[in-house]
Amino acid sequence: MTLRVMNTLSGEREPFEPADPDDVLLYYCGLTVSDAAHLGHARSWVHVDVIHRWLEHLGYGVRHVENITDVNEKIVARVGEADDGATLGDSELGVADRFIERLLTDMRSLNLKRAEVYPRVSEHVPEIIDLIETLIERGYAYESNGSVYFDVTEFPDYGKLSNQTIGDVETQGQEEEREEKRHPADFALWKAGGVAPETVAEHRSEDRTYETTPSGETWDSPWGEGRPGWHIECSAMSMAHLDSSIDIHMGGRDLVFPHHENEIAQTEAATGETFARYWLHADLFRMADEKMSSSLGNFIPVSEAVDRFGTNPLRLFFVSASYNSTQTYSEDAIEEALERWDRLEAAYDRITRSLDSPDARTKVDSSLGGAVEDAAEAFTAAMNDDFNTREALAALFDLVGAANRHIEDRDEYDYRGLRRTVETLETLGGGVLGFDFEGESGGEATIADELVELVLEIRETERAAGNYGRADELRDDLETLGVEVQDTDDGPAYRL
RNA sequence: GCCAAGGUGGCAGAGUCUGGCCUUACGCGGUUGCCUGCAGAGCAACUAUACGCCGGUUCAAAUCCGGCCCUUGGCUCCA
Repeated sequence: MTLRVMNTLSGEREPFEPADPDDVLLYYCGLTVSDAAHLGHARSWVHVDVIHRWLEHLGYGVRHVENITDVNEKIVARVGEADDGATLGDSELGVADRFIERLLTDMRSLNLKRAEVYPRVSEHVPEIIDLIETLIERGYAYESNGSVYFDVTEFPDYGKLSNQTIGDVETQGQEEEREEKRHPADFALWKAGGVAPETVAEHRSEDRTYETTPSGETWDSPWGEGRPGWHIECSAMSMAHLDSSIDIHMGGRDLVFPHHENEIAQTEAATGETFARYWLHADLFRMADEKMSSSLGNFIPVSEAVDRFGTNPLRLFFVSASYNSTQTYSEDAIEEALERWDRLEAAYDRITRSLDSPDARTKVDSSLGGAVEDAAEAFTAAMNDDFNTREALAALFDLVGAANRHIEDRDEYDYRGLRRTVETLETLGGGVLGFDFEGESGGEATIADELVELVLEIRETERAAGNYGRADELRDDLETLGVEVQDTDDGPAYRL
């Protein structure tokens, strides 16, 4: 069974075949660090993470690069902004540093596999300049007034990703650029001078106070002082850290045009090779009627959501819809994810406990082994079909149902079947979907655990003696302390 | 206006490429029962018989074809 992926370039699901069968080159268009990351970003990250994990599960090595855009007018706009008594940063890169720090914290809190490199634009200006020079030499770009533009009329494939023609694209970039450009659809590779004050002002907020005046970085170039254009960075960094031709290029659907279209033009014009063979786009995350977005200001920061809901339910929420369909935020949808996670986690705990039960036997005939195989097969089929995480998850729930039924119906448990159930949950649910079944309280037993167990022992004695009033008091007291007690066939269980 | 994605039961969300075995997908919610000293969890049953609208093709359509309506995204910074 082979993996098939939906390629934006062809508009079809295609068999996935990396150029090097051992190593997948994966580039993901990361964030512009002008604000805190929000749930829309988190959804994208989790899906890229699951894709990364699935490729590794299939046996591929994955070289995963994720850029950080730290040169941008919106970042400059926040220079000097008051932030908790201090300032957010007194330079463009200072502000960027501040947000990058938060970004990495957010990523860690979502249990994401780390990319190999998180390259920053500000550290790749020489590569960008080299690439622009190549484009000029090859006749695909021209200098005008100290800025450099890509000449779309020289690139016949322009529009192949977004299915447009040059005529469809009315204009790109700022109004005042138009007279510098030969064709209105031409786009900037390099912008002369510093940031324009009016674009900064546009992004400044009246709700915020600023302590210093903004300034953007500029770099020396063959065309004078200036700044790199928005699209060229990804081409340069993808080539620098991966190769001139890569397997997968990913990003949000809102990047298809113009960003990815322009990346293709720049890179393929410069190298003559196919830039990326598979373009995968994560669909957008919406708040009721419109997409969640930094610019619309309708977002929930990642850190807040992780605090409120926890990493596992949040990840479960995201994989409950496939990456290439839109997902809408609502309290009810989050509530459902919390409930589903509870079911999954409770089942995991129950199965793990049953393995230690004296009722677990090595020689018990049951259908559980078959259920494990069915689940693994269904999971694999779902993931191989363009990473259908919702169906993959359904396979795990089927398995959990089978295991619950088994424990429910039997006096003797199928030790091997249960063992394999746990392994499957850990491999597919943990390893691939990125759940952490051990939870925050996992690890060594603490003094708190020992004390809880001591109380539970006392409670068992009371129950055995028929002193239910006393037993219920103990349970209530523990509840007040935040310990949830459940009696099971295999003795009392608790969660902190 | 141009380009793209989508409209599925109370909610959420697969299935559409590769028509049928396509279904109570997996769940959430609701009702009832079993289990339990009680509670919780679990199990069982029931609940929704839905595929935007109108035509067409076919023995058979959520799935293919045509038309229409509506929503969303991109065309300006965006995951």
